[in-house]
Amino acid sequence: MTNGQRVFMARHNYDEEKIQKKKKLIMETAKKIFYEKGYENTSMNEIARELKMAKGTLYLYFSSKKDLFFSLVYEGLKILENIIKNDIKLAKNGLDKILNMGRAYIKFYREYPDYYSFVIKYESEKADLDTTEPLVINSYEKSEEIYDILKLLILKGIDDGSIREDVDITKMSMLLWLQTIGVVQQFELRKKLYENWDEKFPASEILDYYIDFMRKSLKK
Amino acid sequence: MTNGQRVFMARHNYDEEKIQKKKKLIMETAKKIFYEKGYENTSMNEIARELKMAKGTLYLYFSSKKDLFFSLVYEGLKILENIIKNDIKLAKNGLDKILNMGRAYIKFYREYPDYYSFVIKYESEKADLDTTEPLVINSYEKSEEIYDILKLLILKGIDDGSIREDVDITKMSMLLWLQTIGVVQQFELRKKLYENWDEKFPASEILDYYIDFMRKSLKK
Amino acid sequence: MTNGQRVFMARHNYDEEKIQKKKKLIMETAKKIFYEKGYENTSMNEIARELKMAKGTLYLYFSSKKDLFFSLVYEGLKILENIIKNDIKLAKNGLDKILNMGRAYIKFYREYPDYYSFVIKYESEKADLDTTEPLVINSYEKSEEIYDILKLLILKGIDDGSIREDVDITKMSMLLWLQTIGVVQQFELRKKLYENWDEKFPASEILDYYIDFMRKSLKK
Amino acid sequence: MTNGQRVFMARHNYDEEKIQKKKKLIMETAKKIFYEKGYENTSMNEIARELKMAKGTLYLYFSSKKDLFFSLVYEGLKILENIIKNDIKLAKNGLDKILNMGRAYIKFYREYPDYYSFVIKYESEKADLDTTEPLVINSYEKSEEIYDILKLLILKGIDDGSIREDVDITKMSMLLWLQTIGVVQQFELRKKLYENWDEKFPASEILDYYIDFMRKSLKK
DNA sequence: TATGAATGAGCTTTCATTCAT
DNA sequence: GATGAATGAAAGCTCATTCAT
Repeated sequence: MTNGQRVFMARHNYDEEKIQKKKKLIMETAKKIFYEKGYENTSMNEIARELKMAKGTLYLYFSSKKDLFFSLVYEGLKILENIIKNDIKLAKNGLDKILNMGRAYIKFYREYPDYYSFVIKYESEKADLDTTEPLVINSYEKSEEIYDILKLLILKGIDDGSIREDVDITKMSMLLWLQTIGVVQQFELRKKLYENWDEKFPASEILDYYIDFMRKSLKK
Repeated sequence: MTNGQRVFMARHNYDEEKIQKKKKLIMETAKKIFYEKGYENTSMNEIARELKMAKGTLYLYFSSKKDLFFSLVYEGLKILENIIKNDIKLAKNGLDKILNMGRAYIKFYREYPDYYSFVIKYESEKADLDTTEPLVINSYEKSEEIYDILKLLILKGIDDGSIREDVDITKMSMLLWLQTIGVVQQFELRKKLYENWDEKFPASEILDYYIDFMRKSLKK
Repeated sequence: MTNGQRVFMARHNYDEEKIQKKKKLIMETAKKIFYEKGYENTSMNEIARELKMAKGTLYLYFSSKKDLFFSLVYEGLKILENIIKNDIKLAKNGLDKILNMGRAYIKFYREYPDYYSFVIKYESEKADLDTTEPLVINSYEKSEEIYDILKLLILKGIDDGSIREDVDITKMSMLLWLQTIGVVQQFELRKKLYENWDEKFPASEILDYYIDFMRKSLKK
Repeated sequence: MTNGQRVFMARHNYDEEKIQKKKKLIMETAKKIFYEKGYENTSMNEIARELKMAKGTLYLYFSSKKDLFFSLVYEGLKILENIIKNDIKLAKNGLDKILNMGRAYIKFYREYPDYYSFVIKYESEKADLDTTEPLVINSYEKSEEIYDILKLLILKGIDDGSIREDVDITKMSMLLWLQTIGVVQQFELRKKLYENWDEKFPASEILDYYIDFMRKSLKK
């Protein structure tokens, strides 16, 4: 490797870093506004204004409003993935690992409500999306991965005696994930309603109760 | 009653009928387009064009695009309510009644996918809505009613020995409904994905498996 | 004259009367709404609704919204004319007759604020109007008549010694009318403003002060 | 100050100037069309078409149709203010200063008929306007100022012997302004009418005659 | 790299008037 | 004479994206 090349690479990396930094900066602000006002009610103008940047600049870093939003979705998916992978490790047997997956999803919802809302929004409209877009494909793959993990964990649970044997592994792996996401999503939608009915009722305990219910339902 | 009065009333009823018929006609077409393209992507122009009517005519029957959509939501809610109330009756003990509620919701989703999508859309955005609007209030009351029914059914199930005793009635009544709606919603979102993974896999069995899983989890 | 003709005429008159009665009824309601909400903000729909009539019925009696409004303007002009003609008679000499004309206009403004507002609205937009419309022409003639009356009254006043001699009769006759209408119109526009500045100030005295000022300016 | 800062400021000023230039350009065209067709009958579409601009561009410079129109009103008010303040100075005694105020208003009407029409339109509808809007408030203050000036000038006129002593200062100050605006407004409305009656009659002399009449009425 | 002015299709809603019944 | 359903042009305004500088 010549000196020239090294310098070039260094410079390249330096620029790349700068670009990534700026993208981060934009995403940080976009995250705030998208979360506060929703995707449709957020204009590129507003994001640019908040950043004290020109509108055109946003388009240097993101090819479209969609692209900017998808980047946030992707970041959210990565965070979720990390939480899940980490929390699975913390448990020993198959049942606890599965329950930890559920807990991880709830944790994601509670600690990153903004990213959570983006992921949900994205999933809700993914059906209309062009499946040739890279981000879409990528997310599809991630989904599939989750089912494979769940399948393995159920098998492991049956094997180590923590999960009862009469479950249809394919169906259960799909159901568990569907159900967890669904429960959290519906909870988010209705929690205010519940609190209005009975102010003292700790609505948020529902999610913990869900995990507990799963445990009882799955254990041998 | 004089003849004159009878004639007047008959005429009144006839006109009212005609209006209702036309409203139905508009709603039928709107239903189709809203379902195909979604609320935001459907313009009043397009609905009018499809009906071969003038745009202004729509506003004779519905005060706004929202009003037209809400009418469909409301119709959907009524259909759902009927299915649920009817299917509860078909079962004897508490557990079966609860499971039938779940089955009823799934039936609604399968048989009226258009109305189902409107109800879901509406529920997703209800939080942002003006709670003084009559439809909103009405729907809130319906939701609350469902939880009361579920509570009673759980009690009944414990009483008649079909449901195990260690459930927190308040939490469980909320969780069951949350979970059912959530599972169906997530299933709808992901079913195409699943079918892509394994074309022979009968994705729709997941929902029946969900009911079966509930049965095993709740029974004594 | 045959019996048949008499019957026919009677019948005709009877119908004509009924028509006029209905026109009056419509105008009464239209007057109320036009005054409350202004011409532009009043829809034919609203007038019909208030009357519990069909929209189309309005068009049986008035050819257009404009026509309905013009009828009210015309009625207002007739009322104004009567007040003026009557009040002129009440005074003896030329000066007092002229001042009574001014007082009559102010009286019209105070006692018929609704008709006053229609006349003003009409005068303000008459410039844009089609001069072939009968009502427009008719009103023009009325205006011209007023100037002729004023000219005669000034001459009379000079003759009977109540008005000073150094006035240009043509110009003064125009100015007096212009000025009276203008003062009242501007007073109506600004009275609320004045009252805000000084709550105790009796703004309405301005109009009487105007008459008094004219008297001093014109008298010999 | 560093070079960098200077360049930055220069650039900033340059941009600001360009924006102001474009606003002027838009206002110039809007002025023409608003004057020709009136506020209500002018559409943003038409203004844009005349400017060979996209409709959206107008909204870059003015937040609404109202805003665009108000900018013209404001400009008119400033012109009027300047003319009045300047013309008062040109006279020596109180009476002449007051007459010059009247002459100034007439000059404004004659030389800026477009701005004059906007100011009148604005004053006519100000009553319905939201008094929290800055332009509204500003104009209210201007009105009050005029009355204070008139009061002082009347006092001065009495003091320097140019105005007779038997005037009610408060009422006269209000009346004079009311009357002047009213006379001009009514003249504008009726001048065509007058000219139709007698083609040789120099209608425009009426306004000068009005000033002359005021002089005679007020002088000692 | 950064700018931000310009675009223009698109939206919902209103309402005077007509006309078949 | 009375109805009121139907019309359809017209309005103000928004906003993702482009592109000359």
